[in-house]
Amino acid sequence: MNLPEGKDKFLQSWGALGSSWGVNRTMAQIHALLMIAPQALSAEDIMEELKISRGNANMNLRALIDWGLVFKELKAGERKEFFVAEKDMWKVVKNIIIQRKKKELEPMLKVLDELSSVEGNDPETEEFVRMIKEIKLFSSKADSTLDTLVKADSNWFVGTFMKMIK
Amino acid sequence: MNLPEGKDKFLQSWGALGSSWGVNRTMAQIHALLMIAPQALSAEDIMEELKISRGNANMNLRALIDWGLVFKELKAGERKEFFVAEKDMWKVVKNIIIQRKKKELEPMLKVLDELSSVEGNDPETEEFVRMIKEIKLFSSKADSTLDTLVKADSNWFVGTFMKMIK
DNA sequence: ATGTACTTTCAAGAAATTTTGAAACTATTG
DNA sequence: CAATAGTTTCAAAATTTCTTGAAAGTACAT
Repeated sequence: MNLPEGKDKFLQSWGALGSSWGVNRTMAQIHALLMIAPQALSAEDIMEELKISRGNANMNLRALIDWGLVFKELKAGERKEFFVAEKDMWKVVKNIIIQRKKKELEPMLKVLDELSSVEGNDPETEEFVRMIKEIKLFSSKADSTLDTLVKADSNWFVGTFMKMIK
Repeated sequence: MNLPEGKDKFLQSWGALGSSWGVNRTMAQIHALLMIAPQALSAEDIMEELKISRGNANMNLRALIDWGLVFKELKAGERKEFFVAEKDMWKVVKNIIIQRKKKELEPMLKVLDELSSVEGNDPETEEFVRMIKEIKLFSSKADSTLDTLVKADSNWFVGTFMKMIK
């Protein structure tokens, strides 16, 4: 397989993967493109490679920067901005965990807390509260496990953890 | 808070959570509804509680059954089918991991394998292959970690693992 | 074998999400 | 300060995804 084919296949697959993870196709593709780029790319370069509009490129780049997956790079003497991706896969995943934990898991824990105070002694209420508590317990555990995971470093993840759980 | 309010809030939140995980709102809500139900519900019950059409209920129930998150239950003497959810949170998460691993991670590993055979000695190709290999290495590790996690039992997860990583 | 109770399918419509592109904005240069 | 180079915004258009509902299908009961 040659480079243009391979690149295209990678951009397609990464984009599709994004879709099933609630990340829009273009955002995933911009990220993919920057990950395999040997140097920083300009908005222009990205628009051209992915055949997307300026607005689209700009919005998704901004979102990627928010997630800590892409950084702006200013080149001396150049007026325009360039972009580079975080290329350390462990950091990429860590940032995603941090963001999603904050935006999804934590608010859910808050809701579950409120819900466990529902009152009543009919079977429906009892089952409701029982289940909410089970979900809450599980979620809190997931939450602290993720905290630990995020604090841990890559070596630990790929080394110790793997051996330990074998 | 009373039960109808609490229930509604739970259905809404769980539905919203689903959306950010590539699961459609209705599927997540049916799942939520069944998780908190003290007994099995019929398609009819579900349509009514969630105000959705028969077709929608049917399709999403089928998908939930595929994922192993919901089961059909036949009541003696009743012609219609009833549905119950898997209520053990650990099993719920395990099934989701199994399915997504199969549908997303494994195909991606295959693609990455093909891509690492791209040939060329310009910097672009070199960076491409380097990055693909890094992603592949990381993904394989994630893959086997998930395998182990899935084999492990709930007690292990909530007990040993938590203490160990503290 | 006909009627009845229920489930499944799927094309068309509705809704949600994504993308575009042009105008507004900002910063730099001469 | 006017021109230039670039970035940002956002309403409208395009696309994708989800939902509906009615027709077809299935299977049980009489």
